[in-house]
Amino acid sequence: MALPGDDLLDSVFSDFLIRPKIFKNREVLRHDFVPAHLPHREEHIRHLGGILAPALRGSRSSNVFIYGKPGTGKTAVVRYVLSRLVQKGQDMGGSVRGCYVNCRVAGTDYRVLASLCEAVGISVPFTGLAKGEVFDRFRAALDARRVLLVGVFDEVDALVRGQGDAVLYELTRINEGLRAGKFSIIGISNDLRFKEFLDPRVLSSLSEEEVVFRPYTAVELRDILLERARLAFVEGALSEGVLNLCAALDAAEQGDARRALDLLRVAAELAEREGKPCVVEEHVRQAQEKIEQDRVVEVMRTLPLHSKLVLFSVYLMKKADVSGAVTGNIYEVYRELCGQLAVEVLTQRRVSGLISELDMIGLLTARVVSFGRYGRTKKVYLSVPRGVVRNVLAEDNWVGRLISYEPKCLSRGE
DNA sequence: CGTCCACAGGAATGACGGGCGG
DNA sequence: CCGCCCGTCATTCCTGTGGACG
Repeated sequence: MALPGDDLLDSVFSDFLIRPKIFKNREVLRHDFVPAHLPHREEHIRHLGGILAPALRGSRSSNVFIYGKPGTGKTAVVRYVLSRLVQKGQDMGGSVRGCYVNCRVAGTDYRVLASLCEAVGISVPFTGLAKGEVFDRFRAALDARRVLLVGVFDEVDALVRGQGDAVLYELTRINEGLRAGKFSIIGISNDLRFKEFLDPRVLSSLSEEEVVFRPYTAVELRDILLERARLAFVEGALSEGVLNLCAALDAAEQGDARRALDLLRVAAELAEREGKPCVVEEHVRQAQEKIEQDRVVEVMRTLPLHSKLVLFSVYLMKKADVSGAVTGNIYEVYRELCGQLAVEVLTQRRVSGLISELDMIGLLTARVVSFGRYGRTKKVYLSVPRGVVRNVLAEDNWVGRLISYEPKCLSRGE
């Protein structure tokens, strides 16, 4: 039985289907996709393979520390080598296993340990157990099941910053208490200065081997994009200059392959939506804007109430667009907003912290300035267009009510 | 020069909701 | 169900500080 909606959707679907096809396989542009071939990283792959190979003979492989800026292929290389290692191990009937943990995503010691437990086949609750307990279970299972585990700690700097290096230290020493199982660590960090934060003992055992990944050059990026584009797009969907532009725009920033791939994918999606048969340079430029915009909107939507209120306070201080708002004034406005909404007021210390957080995620720009005799504070600017802030905050159940509010503390003189 | 403003931002501590094992 | 530990967010208390003013 035909509902009215059916015709509607039918036309949407069929419109889509008769449009020129751009993508052959869009999966290969996602950044968790690990390609079968990683251009310009053959050396690193061979090297890492050599380091891990002893695991196939039942020996513990050396711990490795890998440095490099984001999007330089660290994660891809490690995942690639690890999966091949595990595969080979299975073929040979051994029990080599790998465990990939992104420490920033995991966030805490506990969840990292939980991931390791999962990798050796035991399950632990999301939370509730003492860390030591989880650690013991992990060690016991590792030994009992005679597993050779390679643990990859991606963005390990985030873990140490948040939690300290105690767990890392324990993990580097875990082999001392093992008879049958073996554990080795691959640490990955974006931050080259990270070493300085580490306990020297942890550092020395963790970096038995060290590998540094250099950023890709524009030429290398182009090769990478070309390789993926062959898999991702139908013949002729890319105009000549598009790849070069993506590579060049990105290389100008950081040489981050992940972002270059995103750029290409989004540009292609824009072209597809417009019903164009191929991607042109204009799409790439639009994509650049769209990526930034989407990121900002998403971050803003998921902000906790008080962070939104702080952001909103800065938004309401219109004249601050040029001269910058100051912590004390922001706090005044913020308090007034809390009053209007009848929500509890956080302390200035906390609000100061929230401002810094908003600065870190790029919604505000804050820098400390000194007015000498008149104190020292942070000058704060919106780093997002006012319209975007307005639109997103207006959606909020609480903040939205005050979207056109005029704070009293702003109208009575300076 | 020293003073002293208006905060920055570190450290310790606490309240709270969730989840254990016994 | 209890006592305990967890992570998160917030408060309290604190010491530190760039530079205009006197």
